[in-house]
Amino acid sequence: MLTERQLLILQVIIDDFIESANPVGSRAISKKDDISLSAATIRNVMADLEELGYIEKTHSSSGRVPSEKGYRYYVDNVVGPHMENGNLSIMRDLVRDDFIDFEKLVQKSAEVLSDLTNYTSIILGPEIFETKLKQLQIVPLTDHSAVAILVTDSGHVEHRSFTIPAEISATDLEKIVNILNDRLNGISLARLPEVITTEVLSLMQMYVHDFEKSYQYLKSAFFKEQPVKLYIGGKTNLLTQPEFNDIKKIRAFYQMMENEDQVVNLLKTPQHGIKVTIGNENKFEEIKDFSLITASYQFGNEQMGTIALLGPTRMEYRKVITLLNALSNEMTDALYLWYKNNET
Amino acid sequence: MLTERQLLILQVIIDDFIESANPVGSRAISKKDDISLSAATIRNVMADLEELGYIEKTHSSSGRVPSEKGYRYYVDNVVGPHMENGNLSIMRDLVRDDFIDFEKLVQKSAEVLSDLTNYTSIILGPEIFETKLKQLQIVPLTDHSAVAILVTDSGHVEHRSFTIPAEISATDLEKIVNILNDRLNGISLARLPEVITTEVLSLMQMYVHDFEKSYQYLKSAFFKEQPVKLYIGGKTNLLTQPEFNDIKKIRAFYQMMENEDQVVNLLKTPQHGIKVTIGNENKFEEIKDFSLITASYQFGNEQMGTIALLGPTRMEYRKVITLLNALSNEMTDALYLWYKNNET
DNA sequence: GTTAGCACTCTGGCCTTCTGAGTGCTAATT
DNA sequence: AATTAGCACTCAGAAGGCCAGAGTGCTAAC
Repeated sequence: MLTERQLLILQVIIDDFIESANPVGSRAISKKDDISLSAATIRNVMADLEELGYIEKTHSSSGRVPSEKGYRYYVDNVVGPHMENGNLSIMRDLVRDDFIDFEKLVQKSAEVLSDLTNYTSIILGPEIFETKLKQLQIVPLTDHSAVAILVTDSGHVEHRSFTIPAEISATDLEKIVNILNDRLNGISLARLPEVITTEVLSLMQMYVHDFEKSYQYLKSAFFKEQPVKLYIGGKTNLLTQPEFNDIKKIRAFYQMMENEDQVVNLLKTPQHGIKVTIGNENKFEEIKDFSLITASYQFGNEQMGTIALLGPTRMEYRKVITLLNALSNEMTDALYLWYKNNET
Repeated sequence: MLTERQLLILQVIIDDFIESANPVGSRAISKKDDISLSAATIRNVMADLEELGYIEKTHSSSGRVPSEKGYRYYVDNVVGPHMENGNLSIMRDLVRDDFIDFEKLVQKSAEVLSDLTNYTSIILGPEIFETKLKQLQIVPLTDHSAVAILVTDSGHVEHRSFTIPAEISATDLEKIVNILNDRLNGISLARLPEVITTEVLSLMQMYVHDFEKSYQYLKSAFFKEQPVKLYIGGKTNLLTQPEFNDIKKIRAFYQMMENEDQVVNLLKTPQHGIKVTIGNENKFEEIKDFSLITASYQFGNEQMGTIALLGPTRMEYRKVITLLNALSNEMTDALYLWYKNNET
């Protein structure tokens, strides 16, 4: 447990370093308004803090820099407990204004977030499997090709082009669509394959010629793995950070960000609420000197998606955490309202 | 006009520099297999070439580097006339395999192209205004919101969510959709607004209550400016180029690439076929030491889209030009076939 | 016309020096 | 006993000097 004085000095060091990116020395600290101690005294405190592992030197006669342990302490004990709801209004306006199209909202949020913070924002879109089928449509283009369209109750639209095998006639296709629409309305996307196999298959068998073939085609058209929606905003923001001056780092970072699977993997967390991952706490080597703050937004009790900000370990934790918290709350609220409206 | 010897030396310099990125000296040239002249002779030729403006020194006692004029000459007189159709098979397989979904094809092409060349590829998707409306659909989600879906004969799907104003009833909405589908089928997207105003408006007036309001809403839902589809592949490839060692350059470049409008603007060219833009020939300051090779692909006589590769001025022009040429031909062919099939 | 030879130039790597910021410790002060 | 002033010491990074190497231009010989 830190003494009050130690905590004060630690805070000052972290705040100063977050702002300036330079190691902070005893003299500079003693000059701050809320410090009335001499540099020498502060040196003693700093020696203690270093021994405890909260700060470090970059070389034997340099000023101090917060260690990861230091940031962790700061996040857990300083910013965590005193979370204000600042910036709520911006987020609220954003979410309320644009809610009709969920995907666009998510995308725009990513942009706003990265503009506001100057870090890189990553948003994992809603898992559409949790939403329900509203309508299914097949539009023939030519004799042998068509596009299948699937609309969910959240206003999401998926489409796939596919070839119609010669064995399936236009009337058969129409019948199939009718059957599907009749039976599948309101079924969650996750359950679609199951329901098709148990209920629809037998129906098709009765009405449709060569149903087996049709079934195969439908399946391949709709039940391929759904791509995860991933939005990244302000990828270039990090370039302005002073710690990003090494070309090798830049390369490693961008190479990693190009790999969608890896980014998704990074964000996926079972945890609700805000989660802060500092430096080496991160999964991947490439971002071992970054910090990642994730917040999830919900749809009922199901987790739906994740919002995250990625920046240097020297990150404005207070600001970022407040912001993400506000946005995730707003999004959860908006989703709840939407859901309710949909029920009626 | 260059003498044969001068041309030979120029070629060697350019080829060597493209490969090594280092200024090339007389001694190195004289050692090449296809050169049987001494370094001193070559120095004389080089002095001539420099006087003519085709090569430059980086400092008074350095080797020579091609100037932009040099690259231009090389492209126009060396690679242009002797274009082989190499790599055709890769491109053909790519295009043929995947043609069903045009957008995915374009996206994948961008990837393949950047992988194959290690430069950044940019593809401007097909201008969907040239294609024709196949079907229009409105799917109501709740009492006051719906999603409008528009399918073109090329299999492209656009969708927009919108709010239904209280004044418009469900039956009216249905009527409107019926009218629209009836009248608009086969009309090119570009002509939609016009046809709606001249033909459909009067019909709506007859059948639909409060048609004016409905009309406004439809218009806003469908005839907003269509976003241009832009695919960029291998953004990080350029990081591996040695000329990209200056952080400022990197920043300027990425900042520019984030601005979609600017990128689109860069690619838009009235010209058919292959176009090479070297260094300062480019529109924007940010890429004044890059080269851009663009190729357009067609749909009938209408230009549809553009494929481009962006790399350092020290670019493998021969390879890139051959590749782009092949791909653009394949895409034009594929589009032609598709179009024909659609007619029948 | 071509080539060998030589003096000259410039870059980039390496070493040294020097300054300024910052520390740790000791002794004096409150 | 806690705080502070004073001082010697350390280290990074900037500035300058010093080469070696690659390359050139020019002259004179082939």
